[in-house]
Amino acid sequence: MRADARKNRDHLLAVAGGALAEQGVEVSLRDIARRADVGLATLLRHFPTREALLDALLRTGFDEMTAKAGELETSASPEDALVSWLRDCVAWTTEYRGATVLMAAAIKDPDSALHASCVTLRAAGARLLHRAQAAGAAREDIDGEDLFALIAMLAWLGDQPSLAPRADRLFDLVAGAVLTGADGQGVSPIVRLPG
Amino acid sequence: MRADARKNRDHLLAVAGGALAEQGVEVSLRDIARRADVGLATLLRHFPTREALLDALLRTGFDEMTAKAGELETSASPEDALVSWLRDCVAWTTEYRGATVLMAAAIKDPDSALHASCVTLRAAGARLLHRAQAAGAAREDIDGEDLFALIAMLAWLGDQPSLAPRADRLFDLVAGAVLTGADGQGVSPIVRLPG
DNA sequence: GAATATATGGACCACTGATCCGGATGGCAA
DNA sequence: TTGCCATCCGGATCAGTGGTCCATATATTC
Repeated sequence: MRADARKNRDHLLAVAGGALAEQGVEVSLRDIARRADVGLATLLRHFPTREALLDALLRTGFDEMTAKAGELETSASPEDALVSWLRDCVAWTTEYRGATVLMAAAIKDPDSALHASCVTLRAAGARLLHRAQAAGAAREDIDGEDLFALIAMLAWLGDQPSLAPRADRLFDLVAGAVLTGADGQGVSPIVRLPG
Repeated sequence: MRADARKNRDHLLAVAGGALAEQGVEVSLRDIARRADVGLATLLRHFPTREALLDALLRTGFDEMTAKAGELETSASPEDALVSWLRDCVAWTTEYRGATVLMAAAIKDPDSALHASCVTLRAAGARLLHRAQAAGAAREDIDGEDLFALIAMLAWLGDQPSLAPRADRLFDLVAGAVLTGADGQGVSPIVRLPG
């Protein structure tokens, strides 16, 4: 890549990061280009789709979350590791308003720029979950996909201004339902409730 | 209202309902107008904003859900009533792809066309929750706002094609966490989990 | 310094929601 | 039935969006 192109790319990423933080994931691409003193075409050449731009912006966070899962696998109890990672994951996703729905869409679309990152993240979570299950700390009847859905759901909650105040408490409610309790006595399986 | 205006309005509602069901809440208004053989301006005069159109479309469902809550208050056990209503509520909301986020936004925005309907719905849910709590069937440490958030969260899950397959099971997981269990033995309060 | 490969951004496209206003039409009063 | 007026309609238009094209400008290489 030519030097001027590299400079433009980096500058665009910086500007886009700021714009994303303050306006959410639906920020106008033209706006980002304007703020970076660059033509829209230039932005779109470096990042052909909004997803590609987001992928570049979120990649660091994705890697951090995946790495964190790896660390926790040895540095904390299975239960603490799982809960701590879940909390961090939800908090991180919530930082980028609207990113949750893109991630949810990306994980089943192999063509999405975010696909690989999402799959990796889900796998990292699944490992923590399996470890907790093996230790009897988490219920047996959920898997990595369930966990990913729960994370997405809770992150979405934090995205909605009217619901966000409840997000922390409801995280604890849901996380508590995933764990089997400190005494390891187990929980009843998910039952098909009446109605 | 003049007869031709009424006819156009009704026709628009019918067409919009179909379009909404198959394309989700972000369907192009121009498209709806075209399919109804009507100018875009006509659609926008009858329904000045997308929200106003949705309000007209969802109003029936809102009323049904509110009415259903009233019926269940006397026709079913507190626990069954709550769970059954929750399930119906989530299922109904999921029918309109994307409506969840609009409802979440509307409940804290008094100017929204959907505001009143959302508040009424939340109140109906709160009554069912309080009844279940009084009967010892539901945990005491959540309120109507929590319940509304949970409904929105679960309905959103059903909206996401990649997560929808898990929505039913996770509904049971979450609903199970709200209930105290068939034996009425109570559940531990929501605890601030480590991490 | 010249030649070449590459990056750039303004002009353009189709689309979106929204507004305006001249003209068509329904409904009522004579 | 006729005639009038308030009401309603929808094409034209506007600013905005993401996306594409290509003549131009610039970095890099020889």
